[in-house]
Amino acid sequence: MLTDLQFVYGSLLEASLLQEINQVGTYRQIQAGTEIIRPGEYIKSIPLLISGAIKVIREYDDGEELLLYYVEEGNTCSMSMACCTEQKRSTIKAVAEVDTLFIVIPNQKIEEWIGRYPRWRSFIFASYQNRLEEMLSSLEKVAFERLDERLIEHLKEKGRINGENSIHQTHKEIADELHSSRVVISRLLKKLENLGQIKLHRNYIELTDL
Amino acid sequence: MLTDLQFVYGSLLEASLLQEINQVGTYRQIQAGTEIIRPGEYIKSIPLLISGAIKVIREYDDGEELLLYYVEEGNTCSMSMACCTEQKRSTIKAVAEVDTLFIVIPNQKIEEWIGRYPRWRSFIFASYQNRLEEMLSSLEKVAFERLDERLIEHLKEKGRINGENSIHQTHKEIADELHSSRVVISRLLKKLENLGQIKLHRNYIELTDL
DNA sequence: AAGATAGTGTAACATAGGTTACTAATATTG
DNA sequence: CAATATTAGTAACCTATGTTACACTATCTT
Repeated sequence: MLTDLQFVYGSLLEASLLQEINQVGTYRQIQAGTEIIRPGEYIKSIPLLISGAIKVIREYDDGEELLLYYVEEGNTCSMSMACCTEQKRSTIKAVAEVDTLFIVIPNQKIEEWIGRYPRWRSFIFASYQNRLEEMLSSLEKVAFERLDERLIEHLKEKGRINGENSIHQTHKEIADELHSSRVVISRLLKKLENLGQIKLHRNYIELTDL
Repeated sequence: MLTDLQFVYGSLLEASLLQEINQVGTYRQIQAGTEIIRPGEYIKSIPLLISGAIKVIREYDDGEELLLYYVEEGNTCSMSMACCTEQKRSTIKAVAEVDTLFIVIPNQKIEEWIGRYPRWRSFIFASYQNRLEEMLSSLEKVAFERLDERLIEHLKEKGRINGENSIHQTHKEIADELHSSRVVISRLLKKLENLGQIKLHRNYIELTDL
């Protein structure tokens, strides 16, 4: 664990802090698709990502959902931090997008370290700022971009995170993440296929020229 | 200034910190409509709101804009904090929505106090969390609500912030904040008037039954 | 007062995207 | 293997919202 920590967080955090993380943190290795946080749960820890990616989404009663952001290597999730420090129930769902490795930090340490380690403090602040910026970027996408553009970005982003040039999702699943409907997504995907940018298959999509 | 500080922040922050704020802070009183921050500027301080409200919006080259959130009494603007600590140029515009009173804190104090005053630390964190939640709520509105619902909320919110049951904005200005077009807003407003919920006048709108 | 400008009302039309309904292909299960 | 469920393709239609164009009025300027 320490080696991983040093590799990913060595340039970011104090060496002595890494030691301490090594002592109090728990290593967790989870498979793609595993739910890490469900809405309504109390969150008592935050994750430090070593590798992989966690997808953070909002879910609603009517089954609707909204993709908020991805947490990747070298980052943590400030939404869960918010919940931690305020002892509130989670309003979000977090799912491993790919096989993911992270270290869990119990919440009483978070505050303690902020007082003791300047670099931890900067890290936590930077993380809040990153989230704010990502939320802003999501907001702009939803507000200004048309669905076809958002779809293309979705495909690229999924491909990037999965490190492949294909997407293993059904049209229905894509529609849910972009909170659109299956028929509309099928229609737009077919258009992209006709333009030669992708190739459609059952359960997966090849990105041939995106 | 100290009296105001104690009144608004007395229950939130340490008494000794209030003293210190009183020494290093600058009192600023500005009129409704004044621009406080323009995109591209460097931000070297953060505001602590005493009274009034500051509207924070994003502006784009094509003249489009997007309302992000309001900063009100007892709050600060974490977007500017983000800019402060990272020495980046502002990507947002801040305008006084009504006559506003606030205290300006120079940025080197922000970090210093985080180390020294636990309650300041909590305040700063809470403020980040508030912004995240407000951004989330904006995102949900843009993503899920129809324009007529968003328009009604806009009218109510403006009315609340201005402490009146009328809105002093032209249809064009409303359209810009909701990034819609004047014609569409006029149409929807007329519908609301026909429902007896508002009364339209030149340059202002009465909220009769909203 | 004449003209210019800004704010509003309204009609006609365009389009992105949502909805419903049906078909066909593929996968899963008993 | 038959039956069923999942996934995808496509057509027809609807609606919210955007666009263009023009008329009318209130306000400001000179």
